[in-house]
Amino acid sequence: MKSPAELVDLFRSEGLKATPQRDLVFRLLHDNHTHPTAEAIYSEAAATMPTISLKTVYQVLNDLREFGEIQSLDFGTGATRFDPNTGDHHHLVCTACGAIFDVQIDDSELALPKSQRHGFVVDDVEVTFRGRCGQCRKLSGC
Amino acid sequence: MKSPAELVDLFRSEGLKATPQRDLVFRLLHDNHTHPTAEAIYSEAAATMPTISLKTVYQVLNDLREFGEIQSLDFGTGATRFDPNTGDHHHLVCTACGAIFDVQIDDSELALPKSQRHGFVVDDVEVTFRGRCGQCRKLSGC
DNA sequence: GGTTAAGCAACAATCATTGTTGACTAGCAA
DNA sequence: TTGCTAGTCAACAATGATTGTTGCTTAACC
Repeated sequence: MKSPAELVDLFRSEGLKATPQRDLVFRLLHDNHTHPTAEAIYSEAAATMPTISLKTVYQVLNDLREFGEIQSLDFGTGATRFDPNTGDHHHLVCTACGAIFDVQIDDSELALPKSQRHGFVVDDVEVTFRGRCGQCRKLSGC
Repeated sequence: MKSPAELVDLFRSEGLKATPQRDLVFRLLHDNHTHPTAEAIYSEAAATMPTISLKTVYQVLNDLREFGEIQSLDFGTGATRFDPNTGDHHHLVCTACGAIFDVQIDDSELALPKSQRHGFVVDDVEVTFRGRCGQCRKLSGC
């Protein structure tokens, strides 16, 4: 994801305005590795700008996604997660608490053999590792 | 997934009753490779048993999942998909129409290096290939 | 500074899924 | 068969994430 300042320029160049709400969401996402939900961003935002609405947060997130500055992820944990890391990486998900970590793996061998492509043009591969994090294992005693 | 007859026995042995609704859902799932949603199962079921409710279909699907007879999948396409194939396989998803195919790939090289495990015990790896199926490419002309 | 497209918050709506309830039924025992 | 009882089911309402609508307000360009 670009820096908050660059995002302001990007939005302006796309004919969108630089509002304090947008800028706040930009700053909350920058260097954020927690894979937050829209609700989580909203809570943080509301702490410094009590009048911001959840709807506005969703709008900004959707705009950023359309510009390719963030990606949205669905791990079946209820809510969509947003990730400012748009580089080539995969994810490790805790099935107990929902915590998510980025992981780098060598996916160069991960091509789908032509015999299994069912006529598709494949343009993306996602690898999701699922397990239980140290904290959750400790809590449940296994 | 076991055969409908075996599932009737399984449910009985778990203290659950063999009802016509359950049996119908068992039969609709057997050998079903379409990765249907709960709604899709419900539509098919209602065609032969108009009084069945969507809630009941959800209940049967959740029971089957708890017994490990089916797995539920979330590809971020809105609704949960159900898959009677519980063997080791992965998925190919059309980003346009949502069609899903099973694929077999060699995932023996797909271990997460210890340095990236973040204290997790990893017990599952999911690989999702995304692309556009032949039909959707034809429709959109690319 | 005036104009105007765009943003924003408040509210209502939607969709997938789950909780609640009370009538009904399968399965067992006599 | 008949009666008993735990468990099932359909109808209805509720939930939680997300999106649509509206009308006041404001940023950006002139």
